Amino acid sequence: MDKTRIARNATSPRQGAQAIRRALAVLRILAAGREDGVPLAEVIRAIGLTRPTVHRIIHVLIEEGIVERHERTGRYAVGNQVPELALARPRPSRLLIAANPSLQRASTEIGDTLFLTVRTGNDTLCVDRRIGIYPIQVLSIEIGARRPLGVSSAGVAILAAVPAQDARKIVAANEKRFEAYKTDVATVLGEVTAARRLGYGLREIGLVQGTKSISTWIKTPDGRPAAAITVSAVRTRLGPRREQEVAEILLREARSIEQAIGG
Amino acid sequence: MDKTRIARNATSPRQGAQAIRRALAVLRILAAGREDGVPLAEVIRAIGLTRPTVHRIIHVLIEEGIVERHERTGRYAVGNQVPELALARPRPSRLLIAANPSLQRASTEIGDTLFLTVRTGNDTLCVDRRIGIYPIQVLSIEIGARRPLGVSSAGVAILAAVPAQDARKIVAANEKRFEAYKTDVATVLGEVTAARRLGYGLREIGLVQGTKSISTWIKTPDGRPAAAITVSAVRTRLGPRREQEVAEILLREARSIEQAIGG
DNA sequence: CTCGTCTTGTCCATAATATGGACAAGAACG
DNA sequence: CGTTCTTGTCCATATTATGGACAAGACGAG
Repeated sequence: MDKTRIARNATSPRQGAQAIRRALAVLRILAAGREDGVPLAEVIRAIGLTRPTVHRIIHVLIEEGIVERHERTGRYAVGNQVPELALARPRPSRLLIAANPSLQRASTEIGDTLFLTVRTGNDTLCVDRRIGIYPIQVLSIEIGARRPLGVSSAGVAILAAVPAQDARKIVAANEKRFEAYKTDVATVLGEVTAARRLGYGLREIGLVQGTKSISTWIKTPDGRPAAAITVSAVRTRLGPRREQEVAEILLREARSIEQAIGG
Repeated sequence: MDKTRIARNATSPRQGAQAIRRALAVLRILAAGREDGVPLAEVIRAIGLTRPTVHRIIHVLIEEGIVERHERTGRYAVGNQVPELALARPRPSRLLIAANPSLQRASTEIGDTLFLTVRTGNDTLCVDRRIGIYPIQVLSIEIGARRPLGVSSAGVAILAAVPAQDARKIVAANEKRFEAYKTDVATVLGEVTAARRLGYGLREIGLVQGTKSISTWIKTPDGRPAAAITVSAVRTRLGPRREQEVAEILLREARSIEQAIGG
């Protein structure tokens, strides 16, 4: 019985909740600041709203216990009521359970640091990490680390698995945030295209000096990429030959995880 | 109709974010439903708003990934983006770390099931559980269980440690929700008064048939109760003599935890 | 010290938003 | 095939959230 319907799928069509959406956008920005949080000015920059609006939203969230302010620094961070609400869900998540054996296998096989990263909105979020046996490990990325889709090899891999048009939209939406990571729309789109051709995501110049990362994407049964597995190592550990080996292991385990969440 | 003269210091005074507050209130109600979630009608009942408003809020939260709808049942539950946001915080929390040795000690000493419960708004939330060695254990309450302050012995204990006036306000605010737990304002206030006299919270008739619970409160350095430790056991295991013993252990450990979070 | 340049916080007229009464439609039951 | 549940939608309008302008505090330089 639907007649003339305005595009329901493109962007969020539901009216009458601007404030709620804005509050959540603020919260996601604060989440990217992890424990240390984010100063107000930076939130304003990232979200593109006016100072009074952002200020009011944050302070209401503080009153509600959703946001905390650090006494020392004045920065705003995710409050302790958020994990309290999270307790309503079963832990660990299905993905974590499904990925566990694969991460175990790949970690012992490869020996370098492994990450499991999910897509959440326009961000990547590291949800699991395995440290390998090789004495030099890249540990810069911790569980909970959140970055704009596109700046990490995991983000590039996930974008490569998204329909090209959607990928472009996501990258465009993250444009403002790329500056902080010293990249830009064109670079990211180039990397995404390369990853699509290669079959896996690659970052020759990692977020940390002298490291290199390889990521493969994991799709849900409906064909949308939900996550990525990544190996990070010092660059010399990942020459062309070993890159090939590692990529094959990651591809194998990505398929294995897809099986586990699909069946 | 300008009767906006509500106490400015007691409850949240900040204006201009009604929708955000409402959305969070909805989310807390959904959190009480844990994995199974809550039907829309029940949310409406619990929150006292109109159907269109609640409906709109929930569906916006779904679009944002904060709420999920279960395909089968049609119930609404906390979505997977909530734990994702929670990853921004250090885990486990300071309280959990501080309480750990006490729970360990008390658990081996007592042998019955132990709970650590925090206050969050007008709710109690179970955040840790230890199973004892005695063969019959009360396992009905799981980590993440959320109930109105006042219906569990932990809630009674926390209310007993709050200034009487505040306790009355909280209980009044929870009035509508008490029905579902077969209690009422008068009963709860009576139990709170009794707990204040005794020095610990007590529930002769537990939420589960034939069980009994004892709870002691834990205050933060600024004197406000933040949590409670509870022992639950089949009633026959907690006669007057043993009640005394158990209460003493719980009181001792409550003080110990207060030390740990205070220093 | 005074100015400049950061930052965060507040006021309030008003435009825009969120509200809820009324209605619709589907499901389960007898 | 009505009754009574449930969830979902519309839209005029009054309540709400908005943001321009201003304030105030912190810090450093001259």
